[in-house]
Amino acid sequence: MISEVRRPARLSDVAELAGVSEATASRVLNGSVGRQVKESNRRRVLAAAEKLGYTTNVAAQAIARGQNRGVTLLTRGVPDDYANPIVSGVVAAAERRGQIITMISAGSKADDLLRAVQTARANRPQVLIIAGGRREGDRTIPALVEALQLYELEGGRVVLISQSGLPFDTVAYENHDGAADMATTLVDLGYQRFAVLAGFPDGLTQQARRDGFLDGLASRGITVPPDLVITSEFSRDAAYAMTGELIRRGVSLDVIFAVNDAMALGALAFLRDAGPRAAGVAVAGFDDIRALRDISPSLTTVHLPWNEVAEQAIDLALDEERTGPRTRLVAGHVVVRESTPPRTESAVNGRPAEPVGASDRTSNL
Amino acid sequence: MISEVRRPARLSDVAELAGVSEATASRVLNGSVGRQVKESNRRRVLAAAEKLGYTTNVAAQAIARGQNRGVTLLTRGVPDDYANPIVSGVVAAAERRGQIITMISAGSKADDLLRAVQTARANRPQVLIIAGGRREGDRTIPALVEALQLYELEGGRVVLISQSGLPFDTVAYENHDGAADMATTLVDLGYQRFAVLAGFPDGLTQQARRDGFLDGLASRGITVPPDLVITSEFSRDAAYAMTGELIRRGVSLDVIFAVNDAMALGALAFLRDAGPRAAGVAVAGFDDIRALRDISPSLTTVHLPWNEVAEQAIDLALDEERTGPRTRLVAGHVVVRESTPPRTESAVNGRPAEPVGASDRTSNL
DNA sequence: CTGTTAGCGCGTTCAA
DNA sequence: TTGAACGCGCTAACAG
Repeated sequence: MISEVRRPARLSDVAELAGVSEATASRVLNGSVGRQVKESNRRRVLAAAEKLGYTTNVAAQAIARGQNRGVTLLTRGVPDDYANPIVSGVVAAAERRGQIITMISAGSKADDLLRAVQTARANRPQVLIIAGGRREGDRTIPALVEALQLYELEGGRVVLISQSGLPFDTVAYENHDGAADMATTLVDLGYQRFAVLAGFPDGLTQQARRDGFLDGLASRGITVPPDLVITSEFSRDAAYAMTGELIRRGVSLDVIFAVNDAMALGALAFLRDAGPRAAGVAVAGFDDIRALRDISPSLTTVHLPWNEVAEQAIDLALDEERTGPRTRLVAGHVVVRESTPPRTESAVNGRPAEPVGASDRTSNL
Repeated sequence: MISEVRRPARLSDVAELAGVSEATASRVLNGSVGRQVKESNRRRVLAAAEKLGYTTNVAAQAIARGQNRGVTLLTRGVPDDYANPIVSGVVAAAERRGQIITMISAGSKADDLLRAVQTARANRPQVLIIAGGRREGDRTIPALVEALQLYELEGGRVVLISQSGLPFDTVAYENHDGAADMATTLVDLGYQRFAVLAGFPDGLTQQARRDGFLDGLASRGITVPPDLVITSEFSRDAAYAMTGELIRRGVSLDVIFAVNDAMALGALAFLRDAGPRAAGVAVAGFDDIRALRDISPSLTTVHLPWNEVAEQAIDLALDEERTGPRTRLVAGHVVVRESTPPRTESAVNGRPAEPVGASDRTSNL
């Protein structure tokens, strides 16, 4: 079935068939600026290319030009069960501008990111967008920064999406303040006894959200016992397990704040499965990911405008006249839904008040 | 802030600094087979590369070798709110084998796929995996097949994930039979009056599932009125709207079968929002995507082993000794959960029986 | 084990 | 408006 392997059509094949020089063929097929090719030749070249099934060899192009066009998006970790709003946002935003983006998914181990950056750099893309937070004390950060700086020195452009602090264009969002707002909002709703599912202790994003939440509570004179600020992997399943432990320990609790929605979902799932003995515990999250909009009870969370985050990133990436590292800070806001019903004085220690209803569901994003 | 643009370090720079020839440097840095380089030289080259921040220029490599290593995954449409199990599966499977895969997301318009294939082909990857179904009567299919055949002629490898029928390696799953099983399962549970949210009429996957379901019902002597086989976009929101129309029309209904889980979710959401007037309508889906495992009621659906689908695809992709197009058929199976409680005779026309409980939730994938 | 040589396919001068 | 010639960074074949 497999016939002889044939060589892909080259530019010279096209040129020959069209009866023009390679240079001319190049001008019509991949010409950068104003076409200075006679119309008749132009057509002959196009026809020849079509006939031969010619496709530009971007590798050769890249090598001749010294750089690849295009933007590469680097993600951390294998895509999980819930769509990564950053990834989908960036892809969509790029598509809106006629850009096709290439994605590379780095593993989640410490030096995987560094390796992925090398892989990406090997492709010499114009822009490298890196999505995802980093960890405190990550030994590979210096090497990473060095590699990226080298890359910029070589004419590449780096855009980071997550928290700021590195000397590159960055789109950051308000992790600390969003979480603080969530804290005061919950206090205003009548909650008094808190637990925090804090994710990994060294994740900068999680840290900021955890600290923001605790700071917000502190501003209302509330402190959370250290043993109720719980460390774990930041996944739905880990949160499910951690919530289980909390309940089994018999901790007296009004509400659990999880540093992201996936974890909040895990908490919610455990509470539901646990039935009566866990009744009356509310849950709040962070991110407002779309996949969770049909969860019942609907999730109180900090909404982040992912589309705007993505737009800003592409903006930074495609902006030609850059003079130095810029940071764009994107704000979030608390959205109160059913998972944290208002808690009246009388309801303390008892069941939660009635759900507030799904009225705000459409405001979700 | 931006200093002079510097040229990336080349192999020759490394060679010079190490005091060896380019060939030797090449052998230690990118050498394919058994290293035949003296240890001392080897170390010097490595040190020089490190010092210069050298990264292989894959473009140059590709051009010198005539082909790029690596596999490219082509997806249809911008990633949506629910993680695409094919994409995450393939990425994870590739990672397990130490392969980094490059993703390109094609737009959802008719000729976007063709354009994306050209883009991918321009990169001359070894393997091209294309995920996603095609449409009946798609005018671009012949051109697509031609482009892909050319690509294979040129030494590339194509793997399709979805339904079979095209002359390339394919991983397909049992859309028709899975849906038929679902139909008979629902009949056995006591359901009698059906509606089908069928997605686009020209989507081959949706077609197969719709027809499979109707065939399954027919085998039990049940037919569905044509106006209850509903055509729409295959999204959660479209399904939400279509379900609304169904209910407003006052159709008498036991159960809605949606050709995928996202649509089933939309149906479920409408029924929940509609309250009492829609009580007693059950819902079943197809795909068993993980993101929905915490939905309540849990969703009866046709489970597809996505990890196996992905593994098979990577298998086909990486298998050297191929002689001709092969098809791997992956089976699914019905998983009954809470969204379709058993319906006793007496319950017909009334409320559904009690949910069966969450006992099978852990069996989800 | 190592260096020399000759391309790979394309963009881009520079003349014509 | 066109073509000839050169070079991009790297690998492969061959000779040493």
